[in-house]
Amino acid sequence: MPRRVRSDGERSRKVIVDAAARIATVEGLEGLSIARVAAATGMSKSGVFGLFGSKQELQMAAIDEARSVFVDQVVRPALQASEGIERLSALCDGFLDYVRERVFPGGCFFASVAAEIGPRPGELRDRIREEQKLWVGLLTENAQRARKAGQLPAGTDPRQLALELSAMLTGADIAFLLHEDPRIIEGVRKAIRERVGR
Amino acid sequence: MPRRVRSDGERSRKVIVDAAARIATVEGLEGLSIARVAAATGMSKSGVFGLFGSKQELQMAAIDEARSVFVDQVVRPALQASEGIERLSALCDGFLDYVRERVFPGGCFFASVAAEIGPRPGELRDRIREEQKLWVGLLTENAQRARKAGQLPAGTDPRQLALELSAMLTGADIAFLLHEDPRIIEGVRKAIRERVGR
DNA sequence: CCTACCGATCGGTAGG
DNA sequence: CCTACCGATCGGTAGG
Repeated sequence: MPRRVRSDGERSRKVIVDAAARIATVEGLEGLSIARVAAATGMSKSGVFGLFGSKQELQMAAIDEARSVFVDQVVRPALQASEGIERLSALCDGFLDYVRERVFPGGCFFASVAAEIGPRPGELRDRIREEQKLWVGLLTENAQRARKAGQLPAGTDPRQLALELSAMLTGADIAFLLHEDPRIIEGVRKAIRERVGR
Repeated sequence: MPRRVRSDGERSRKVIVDAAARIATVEGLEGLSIARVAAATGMSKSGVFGLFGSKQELQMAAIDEARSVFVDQVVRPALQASEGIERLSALCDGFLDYVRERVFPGGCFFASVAAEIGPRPGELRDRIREEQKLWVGLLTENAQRARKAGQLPAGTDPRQLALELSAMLTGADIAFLLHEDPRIIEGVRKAIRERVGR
């Protein structure tokens, strides 16, 4: 039985990026040290290092992994709902569930990392900016369709609504982690439900 | 002319905690290293260490300083407005100004530190929790008075409103720092103005 | 307040 | 993928 090319390396890589994304939500992207990831996965430091080539590449790989988890947990399920107000609601509810269920131990990966890296220019920040824009763009797009379909209160600005929802969701994540109180999640869920008028 | 007791130490302490609070908003409370504070203030590492006795004491002193700045910049000015809806608005506007004007280089000290330390149990988190509760309590109190005075839409729950406002303000801070776009601050300001109905 | 130092941990390299 | 190591930086200590 022939050994498949790069099979072991790919398996190790998957284990590592999974651990890295989880660690980053608690310790931050800066605290995502190669040694910590090595300890969490039972590999040697240089084994981890060798698979990525630099700390920054490991950080970028953790972002890739987190994006994939976010799409699976929040975006894809909402695509079942029809475009417009229903999908907009499903995206917000999905986000709140993903935070509350602790898909990552430190809450939303992107909220956590945005707060850390926001004031620090560099390639990591540029990357997080782009991910955040995609998310707000998805909310905006569905708010626009909802407005055109007459599903929102008259005079609602879709971009403004998306900004508001995005800010409230990020704020909910941070407050929930700090206080460990699910009533914060449910309170924000209720606020959003009333805001989008359903 | 007699040398005043502890005068020099007090002056050094003030310079250090000021630098420490600023550094923490960019590098985090964990990244608030004694060496970094020493470099920023021109002191030796052990000089800084000696004045506080441990890294955690330095972190706690930075929190004290940030609290004092927050009260001066956000809370005290709002006390000029009368209790209820006016003060509630003034607190939110003051918060957004304090973020936008970069009183701290990394935005709101408490938002930044809450996001970092939220998932890490310990004395620092307990302290940040208490500060956050005081802030939400201040918002709640004014929302309650506003409701009793009939200044809010019927059926508004004051605690719910305070939670919403607090989440939106934290979210605005983080998004503003990430994108460096003041339209985010102004968009959230507008959303809040409409939410409190004035 | 300083210099000089400690052991631990960091990112990264050498060599296999 | 590993062991063994490098220089830099960390929190903290000794001694003054």
